[in-house]
Amino acid sequence: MTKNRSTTDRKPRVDALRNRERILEVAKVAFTSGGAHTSLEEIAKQADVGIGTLYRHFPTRDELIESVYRAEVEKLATAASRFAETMSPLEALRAWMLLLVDYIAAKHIIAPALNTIAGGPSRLHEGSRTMIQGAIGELVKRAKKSGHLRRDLDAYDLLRALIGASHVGSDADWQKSGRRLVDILITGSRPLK
Amino acid sequence: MTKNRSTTDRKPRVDALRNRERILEVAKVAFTSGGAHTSLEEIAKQADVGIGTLYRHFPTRDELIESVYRAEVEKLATAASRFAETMSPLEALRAWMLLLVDYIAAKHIIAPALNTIAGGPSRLHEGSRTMIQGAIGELVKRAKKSGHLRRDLDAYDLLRALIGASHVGSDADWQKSGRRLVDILITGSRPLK
DNA sequence: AGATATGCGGAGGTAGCCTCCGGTTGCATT
DNA sequence: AATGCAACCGGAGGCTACCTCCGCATATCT
Repeated sequence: MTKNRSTTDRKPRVDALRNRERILEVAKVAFTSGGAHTSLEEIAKQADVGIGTLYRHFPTRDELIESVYRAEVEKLATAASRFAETMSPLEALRAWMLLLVDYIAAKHIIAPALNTIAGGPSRLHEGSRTMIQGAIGELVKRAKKSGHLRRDLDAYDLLRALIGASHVGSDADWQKSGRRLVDILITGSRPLK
Repeated sequence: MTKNRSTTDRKPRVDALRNRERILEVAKVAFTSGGAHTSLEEIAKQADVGIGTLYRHFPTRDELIESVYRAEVEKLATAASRFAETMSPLEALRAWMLLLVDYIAAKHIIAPALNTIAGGPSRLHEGSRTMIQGAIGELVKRAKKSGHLRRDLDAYDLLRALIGASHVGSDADWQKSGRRLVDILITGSRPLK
């Protein structure tokens, strides 16, 4: 009895895992191209899976989105600490915000996820939200402490501005717009001197 | 023959006008409380009108939203010119942005409309969009000319940041957050000196 | 009053959401 | 290898909302 055992747990069946993976894959493509509104039934069909299966794995639409983008979200979060270690406080914050813009723009992925993360209407799992909030929160806190940022700043405001702006008008050159916005936000966030 | 006449036009029937008005009234309440997702059939029912009637007056959901909020949008637009006449360029811009925040927050109305105006997924009538864009565009242009604003600023970016931030996380004190954001944006938009 | 353009409203076809459950299949045990 | 069972599959089906279409009603004009 080398395996763990509490009352009833086996390792998940391989077909279940396979299906889960396929769904995620298809969903990623679908969400990226077709927005977060794509029909779940369509996704199920493309993944060669019954609609029931999809719903078992991901009881809600949000849960599916969350899972699809979790990896990306984690990357963003870890990037924050990396930046914090290798850059000056203000630069780290700026770099992270630019990274966020790139993520939203270039890959055009993740936007719907972030959108819900920031506290949207359909309350996503706490995980991603706190992760992102933690990331920018830490950067801002650090920059404040070093005196490069006004102390009455709310990290959350920056986040909302960026995510919001990206969500609204997902036009072509949102990237340029995003970069300008980062610039403005950073400049406006410095101490009043 | 005092009346106009081209080939076939009467004045619109009074029942039609009455219905149209009732729909708008109900829709305003519904959208404000229930978000822009409220069932159109529900609105029709509450307005004591067949669903067909609703669709005849407002062929698309956007058209309904547009009509509901047109008055508010116009108020915002005219406020812009009023401010421009009575305040210094920068103050006028700030005032207008704060007004926008108030509109979105306090009345909690208009947000969904603006959201689409800013170029959202469901392309609204051009009217409101250009109206709002014109408003802030004029203010920004003026402030630039007077040297109170950096010249590489895009008015649209500000708009997107505000509208976006409001859309994301329509929590309680978005108003406070909005005001902070205005502050940051204005500060960050000043010339680099 | 009579003619007719104009508006009314709901039945009904379509699509997506989500649930439920009988049948199937991988996993552990013997 | 066979067996038992928990975990999983998948689609039928009920529901809601969307939007169209068209026969009926009625306001307006002459």
